[in-house]
Amino acid sequence: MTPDKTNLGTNYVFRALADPTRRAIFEELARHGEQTVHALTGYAGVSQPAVSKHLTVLKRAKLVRHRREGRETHYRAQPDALTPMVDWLRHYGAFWRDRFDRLEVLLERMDP
Amino acid sequence: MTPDKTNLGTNYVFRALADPTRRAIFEELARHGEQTVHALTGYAGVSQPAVSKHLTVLKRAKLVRHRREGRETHYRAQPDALTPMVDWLRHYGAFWRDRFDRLEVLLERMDP
DNA sequence: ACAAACCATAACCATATGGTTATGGTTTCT
DNA sequence: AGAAACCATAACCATATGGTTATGGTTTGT
Repeated sequence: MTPDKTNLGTNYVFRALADPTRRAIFEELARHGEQTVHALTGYAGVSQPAVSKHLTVLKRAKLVRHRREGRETHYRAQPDALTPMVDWLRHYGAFWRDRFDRLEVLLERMDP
Repeated sequence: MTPDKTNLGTNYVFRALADPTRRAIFEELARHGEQTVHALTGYAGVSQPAVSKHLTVLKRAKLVRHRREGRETHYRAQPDALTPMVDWLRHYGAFWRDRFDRLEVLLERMDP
């Protein structure tokens, strides 16, 4: 009846990627690899604290990991955290379901 | 340098699906087909005006279409509007890119 | 004709969100 | 040692967001 809204992990991923600045930060990390907060601040066009807060949200969704090195913190994308979103698309995007299903089968055949 | 946040279509889709109630409504429509606002209200667990507003947001993202029939409005999912999200995943989900690319190639071969 | 059902919009409210500047803690550089 | 760089958190602010109740316009049922 009333829908189940208790899937926090999935919710965190969708919410994290709903903001364009956060998406841009994730894209930058996915494309150009590990970056410091300082470097990301230069890229993102907002203040350093804003970037830090965005990174916290991405961290909560496990979309980024961080590594402290001296005074700087290096962040990198963790793209496998997108799995919940991919799964959601597979289940509810009827248009894509066939393609996904066929992908599953084909990949099974290719790597045993 | 500073990221491009002007891709409104993509942004609408991500924002629309960021809310769990909205996702639930879309899921319900995708699974069980066309529904009236009244039926969706019974399902969603929030008031009828709340459902109407959610449907407006989903409409803006082109994730649903509506059809007036007398005093009731029937909504149905428009899953191909998920394309921007699928494309985004293909580009920036490095973990998934290989699989998507292979899918493209394989589908090319299968239906000419 | 009247009442009821269906839906959208208005008006309103509390909280979440995304941004800022200020501050303080480490770490590095001179 | 002292200054500067890097980052996270605090404090604050304006707006967006998601919900509610109230209302009004159509359409349907009696």
